[in-house]
Amino acid sequence: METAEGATADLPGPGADRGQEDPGPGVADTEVPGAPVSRRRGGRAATVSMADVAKLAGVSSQTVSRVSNGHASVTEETRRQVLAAMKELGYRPNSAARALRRGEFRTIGVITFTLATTGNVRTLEAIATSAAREGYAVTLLPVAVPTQDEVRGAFSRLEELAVDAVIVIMEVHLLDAATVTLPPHVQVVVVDSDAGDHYTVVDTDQAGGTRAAVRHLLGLGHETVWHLAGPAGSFAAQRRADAWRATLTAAGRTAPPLVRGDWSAQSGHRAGLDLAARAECTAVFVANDQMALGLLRALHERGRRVPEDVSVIGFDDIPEAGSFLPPLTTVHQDFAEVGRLCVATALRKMRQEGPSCGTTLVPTRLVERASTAVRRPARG
Amino acid sequence: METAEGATADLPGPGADRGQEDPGPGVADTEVPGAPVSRRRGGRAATVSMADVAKLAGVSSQTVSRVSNGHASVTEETRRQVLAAMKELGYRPNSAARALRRGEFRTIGVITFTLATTGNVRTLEAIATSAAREGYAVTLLPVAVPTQDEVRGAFSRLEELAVDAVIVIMEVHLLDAATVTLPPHVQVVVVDSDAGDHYTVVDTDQAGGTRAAVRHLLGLGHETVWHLAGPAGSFAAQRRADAWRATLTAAGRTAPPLVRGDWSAQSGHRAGLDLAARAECTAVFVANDQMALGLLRALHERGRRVPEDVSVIGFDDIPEAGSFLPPLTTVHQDFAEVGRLCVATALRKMRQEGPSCGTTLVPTRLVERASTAVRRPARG
DNA sequence: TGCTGTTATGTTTACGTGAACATTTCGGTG
DNA sequence: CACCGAAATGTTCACGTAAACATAACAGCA
Repeated sequence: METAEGATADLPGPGADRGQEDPGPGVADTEVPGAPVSRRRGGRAATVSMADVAKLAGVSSQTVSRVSNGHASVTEETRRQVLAAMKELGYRPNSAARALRRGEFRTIGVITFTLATTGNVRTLEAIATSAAREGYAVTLLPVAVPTQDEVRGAFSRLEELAVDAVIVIMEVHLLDAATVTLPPHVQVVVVDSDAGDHYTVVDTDQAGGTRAAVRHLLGLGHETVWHLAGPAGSFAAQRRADAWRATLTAAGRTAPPLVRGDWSAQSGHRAGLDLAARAECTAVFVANDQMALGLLRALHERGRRVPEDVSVIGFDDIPEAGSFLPPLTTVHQDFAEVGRLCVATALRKMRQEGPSCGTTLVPTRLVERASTAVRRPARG
Repeated sequence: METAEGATADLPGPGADRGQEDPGPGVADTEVPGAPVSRRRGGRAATVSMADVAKLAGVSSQTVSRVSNGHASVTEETRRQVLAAMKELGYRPNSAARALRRGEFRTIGVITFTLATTGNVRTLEAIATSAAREGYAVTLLPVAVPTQDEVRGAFSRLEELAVDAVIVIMEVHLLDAATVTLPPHVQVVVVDSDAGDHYTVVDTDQAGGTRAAVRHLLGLGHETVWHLAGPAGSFAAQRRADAWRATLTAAGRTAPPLVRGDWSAQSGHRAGLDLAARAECTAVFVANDQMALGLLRALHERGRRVPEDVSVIGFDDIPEAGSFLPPLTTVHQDFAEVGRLCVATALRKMRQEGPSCGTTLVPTRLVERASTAVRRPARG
């Protein structure tokens, strides 16, 4: 299994790449068409530079640069020759030199606390996809513990990092207070925050989603709606709780005491055991789907049927939500759109086009499944 | 909400960073201590280079470089002066120039298909954390659709990318066949693959985990164990299915027909409806927890009680597994360790120390919860 | 034919860093 | 006191790219 042989880790299929035209400028294959399979030197492979390509193509390196960047005013003939030379030598632009020369890295940094919550992950994925489409790379900056020290650490790592913009997926109050400084001209976009007056913020319309959920439950005849909230530190949790209370108040109902979890299914289960004991609780709006999962189990364990005895609505619409027992009615978040907007906003800010602060909200959608029902007349 | 004012997006707290010594060399604050708050020029901010620091400190830029890199043979006195100058000017090493000069990027690329499966996400998170600890950044390369074209696309994007090594979290057969070429001297480490003879592979001990699960069920008195497998394209799924069959055979049992899902809870639900109809099915080993979730719901819907009528074991031990109905017995994967090993292996390969191929397996652990029980005598 | 304007290409240079080599300084020694 | 060697610091240069500034080639036109 362990061969001591010093072969490089190149991919197989050395000669199989004929006939496939490279899509963009500056992209070419590594393999020298006719060369034998092993041709790597002992140490690190030599880097092919524009000068090498220029020499082979019989042009100046500036012309190679022009071809590589798709500039106009290069004869079709010349361009062909240069591309051929690139391919033959396996030329690959050196991004470090490019970044040095251009003064930009074409990279976006993403600072995120945990990847344990679906929302963060989905947003990250969407950011990565959008960024790739725009020709930007995404660098991940994990923060192990959401303390200010850790956040400050991430930002100081960031200082040495090659990024043009930063997207922060995190409660920003950790950021506000942290005495962090950013490299000049690095732009920031923030998700999950109410810091719209200081930063550019992109977020799901927490309030709108919450209103839809609460109103739906009231519309089903429930006297009031209980709320299982997320942790106190989260702005998203805060916003959902505020909107829940405001919606009830606006409808002339009394808000029952707020129950708090920490986003985890376990905390949902604990809260559920508590709520199951209260016969007056017939409708619960849970701040995320994972807690709703735990809540459903607790209600089941205590013999409270969903949706006959208790209606439950979650938030997020994670892929598994439709497979819960029963399938969960929940507020769908469009994470893909959030990610897309983050990238678009960051790029706009880099081009000095967008405003330096302000909030963009992404609408939600209530997905009705089987965990909500019309309220039955009082039990027993 | 949208202010047109052209202020920069700098972080607040301009003067609050006094008295905090910078931890390493080359790190300094942005703010000029006595300067007023607004001092950014219209366009992009001027970059402070080593030469600027050198001039202020009254030394050569080479000395600044030495201080920045912690080299010896710099007087304590000189070092102090340089550090002070760095701080005053807000010097920040230019990573592009560094990369160009040093020939390495201190960056690891991670190619991954989807972030929808817990395993990939957890592995990615561990990779990012380990890499950060080693002073490496992580660049994310999402592949939208796992087709060879897409994979090839990711690799060609990679060609322009500033990475020293690549970790692939994906079934590698897509990679083997794709006629991709890598930049020279970029190292590859692969997760979820059986390509150990071509690549360096780090993976969970799928076979070991499966054996433990199947034997546990047999030990509970079940005649045989059914298997709900992952999609045909996945090596992990393949390995689990193979080990399931082998373990049954070794125990002298007959393997029932294999049922296939696609990792999703929905597919687990579909398969569960099917299995629920077969009275002889009393034990199911499910290839991941998400499908197990769907399966549990299907069994419940069809009145088959878990674990009284049917025992179920999952694979992964996702955080929610303990909150399933009933809490799921499952095979725990140590994703953190997988990620750590990926980074360690990649770095070792970059230093030409490790072998060029071979497989490293990370052991699993069976977590017993409430979805398995001793087999009851035949029903009815 | 000579002039002008446009287009294709070449030459020079700087981006910020850090290795290699050169120089200075200084305490110690014959 | 001349000299040596080590330590501290300075100078030169190249990394690969691309902007800025030449220059050459050539078509259109008076």
